[in-house]
Amino acid sequence: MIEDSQTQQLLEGELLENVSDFFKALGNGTRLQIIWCLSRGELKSSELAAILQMSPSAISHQLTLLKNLKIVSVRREGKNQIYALADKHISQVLDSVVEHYEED
Amino acid sequence: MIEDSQTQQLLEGELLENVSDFFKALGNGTRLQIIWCLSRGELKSSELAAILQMSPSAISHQLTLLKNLKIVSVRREGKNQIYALADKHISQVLDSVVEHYEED
DNA sequence: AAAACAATTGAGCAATTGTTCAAATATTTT
DNA sequence: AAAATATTTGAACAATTGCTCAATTGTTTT
Repeated sequence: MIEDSQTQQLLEGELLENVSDFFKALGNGTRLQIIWCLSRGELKSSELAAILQMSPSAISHQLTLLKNLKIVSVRREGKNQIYALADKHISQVLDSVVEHYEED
Repeated sequence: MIEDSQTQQLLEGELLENVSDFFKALGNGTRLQIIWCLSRGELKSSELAAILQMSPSAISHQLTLLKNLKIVSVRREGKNQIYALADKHISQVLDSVVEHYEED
């Protein structure tokens, strides 16, 4: 099977999509703050809304998006939905970028 | 000066903006491919257009954006503009995310 | 200095995104 | 079982994004 010459130097198909979705998730102030907060421990949906001072609905929409990308996981505890980062790699990457820009 | 209680758990001001701009830059297929290519070595604007199979104009717009964010640097060589990653931290972060999703 | 080549610029436009608002669902409390 | 609490859902809409197209700028070649 012959591949065109570009193919080897580009990110392909599913890998491209996974990687760009990952960065897209972190490339928005609201979602970045959500992930930043969750990297310090799990939180209820309402706690995130309070910390970010945004409506529960806005936060919930973003959490749904992050859940679909498997960046966060949820579990229910009574009336509350408790969110956590799905995987420690996420906060490693975030920390390394934050540190890079923190140089003061 | 009294800070409100949220402040410590959130990313603030310029740091928030720098970090989310960084991730935003990588959170788009075209820019991600550009950065991926440049992580393997510097390239002319026209070479990037050829590799990505996109118009020189589209590529140039994205390069300008990346240049403004100081993610790439440019130098002129005759008729050509030669682009490179501004800093090796960028490809370190990208590589670590690509590796994470490459598990096959 | 005219033509050719490499790349950028800005306006315009369709697609995508991020929020709000009202309504719905799920769980617990009374 | 009704009310209260926690959260989600979907439609709507403004704002932002990413591209195209035509025109422009900068550099080299003839």
